[in-house]
Amino acid sequence: MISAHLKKLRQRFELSAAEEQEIEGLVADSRQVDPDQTIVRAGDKLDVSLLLLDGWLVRHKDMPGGERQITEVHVSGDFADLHGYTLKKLDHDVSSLSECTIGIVPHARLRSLFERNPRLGKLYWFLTNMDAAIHREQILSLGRRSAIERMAHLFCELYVRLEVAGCATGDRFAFPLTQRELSECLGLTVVHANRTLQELRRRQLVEVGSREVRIIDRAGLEAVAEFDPEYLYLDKQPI
Amino acid sequence: MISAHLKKLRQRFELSAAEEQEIEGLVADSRQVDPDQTIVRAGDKLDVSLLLLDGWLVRHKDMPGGERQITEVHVSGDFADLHGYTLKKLDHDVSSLSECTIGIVPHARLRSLFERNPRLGKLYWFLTNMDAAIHREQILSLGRRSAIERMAHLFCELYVRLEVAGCATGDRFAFPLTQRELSECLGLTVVHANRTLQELRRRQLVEVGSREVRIIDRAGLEAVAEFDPEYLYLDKQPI
DNA sequence: CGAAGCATTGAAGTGCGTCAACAATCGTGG
DNA sequence: CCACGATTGTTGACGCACTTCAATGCTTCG
Repeated sequence: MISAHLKKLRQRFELSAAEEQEIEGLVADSRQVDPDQTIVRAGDKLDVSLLLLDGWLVRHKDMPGGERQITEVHVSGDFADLHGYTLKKLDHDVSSLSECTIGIVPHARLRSLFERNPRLGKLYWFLTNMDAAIHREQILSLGRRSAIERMAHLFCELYVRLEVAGCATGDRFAFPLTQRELSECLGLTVVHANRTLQELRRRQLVEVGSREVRIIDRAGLEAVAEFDPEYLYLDKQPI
Repeated sequence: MISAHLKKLRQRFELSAAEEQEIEGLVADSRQVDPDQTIVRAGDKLDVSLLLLDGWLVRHKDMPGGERQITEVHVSGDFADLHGYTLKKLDHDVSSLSECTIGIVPHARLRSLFERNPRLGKLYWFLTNMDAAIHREQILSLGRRSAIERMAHLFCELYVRLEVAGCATGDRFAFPLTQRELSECLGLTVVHANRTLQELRRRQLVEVGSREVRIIDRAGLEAVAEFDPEYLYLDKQPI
């Protein structure tokens, strides 16, 4: 079940068998979570982080008026709140989109692992910095890209990340987001997200059906999005 | 000259005199940089990070079409690319807005410091996670706030951050951004940034004059922005 | 003093939001 | 297996926040 996480790491780093075992040992416990549950609330004091073993989560910030902005979508293998290891409380909520399996990683275990193996410490620091890079791309999307470019970009990014985690088969991947949630990622209204989705379909770029996405024309989609995966740091890292 | 950085740290952590000296020892060299220089380019291989001792920098991402989105504004005391310590190359450029004094911090020194003092390692990890929190607030701004709310929010944030660094006097602070650069932070056109600025002035909230900002009505400004500094982690951290 | 950048203004256009209704799908219990 | 209410998706009409284009004055600084 931790394999998605290991795949994500192996994409970027050489790991010894011993290190992989250490990493597996981080998970003290695992939990099943129903869809649409808020798992961590902004401000909660934390002494564990959540490794998403299977399913979909989002981090989101809510406005007083009730509007919500999703700051990042998480897929199997992602640490949802590794930054909580240093921040000790979050500035956002974490909620489930689908049924999820979540690995509980006590901060004490992280600390002791990083003491024994500082290389892994730096590796996990890298992961939080990669999340920040994803944030920056999101800032670029929201600040400068049109609705259709943003949406195309999101599908491009998710496809790559899911592929790395071993969760995409051919040109398809499971996709539990409703159009409301999609609009909350993209800074749009539901109505406009719906129309934008139709436009992508009309252009024969993606099909977004019942809980599934099919990329029809990947090159075309990437062209619309001006997608460049550089910010995902997919190549082997020196460290 | 490193005092702004130490102020920023002392706001959040207790530092021993020995630790402060270690931190001062990080800076191998310092450089003066003219305004409007690109100091680091996306993709450059890095083995040093830049500690902004004095002045203003931005990180920005440029689109093929030439539009630019500023992802974060940096003031005295900020590490502009500490995340480069783990990423080894950036997904964005770093450019100067004003004349700057920049401390060069070799990654080798960071590594050796963190080996000797893992607490400081975690502290700097915290700083990069704080930057990510600022990114998330920016995502919320761009996704859900109107032009005037966004602009008000930016001024609120900068005021707090400058105060912490000891760079705000009373209700004023130096402000080298042109309206174009302001618009590039906020995901607006220059024209609309200009009109929004006028609206803030008309409402008697801020005055933005020749290279200086004066906060006229801080409470009013924070109300427009719905500003809550929680995401800046201003209180003392446990670690 | 002149050129180049920066700030400001007006008029017109548009991408996306808002409101409101309806259709399709889903989950649940009877 | 059907009935139902609730959630999700879709559509149309209309409005507005922000953009675009273009012109003009205002600084700043060689």
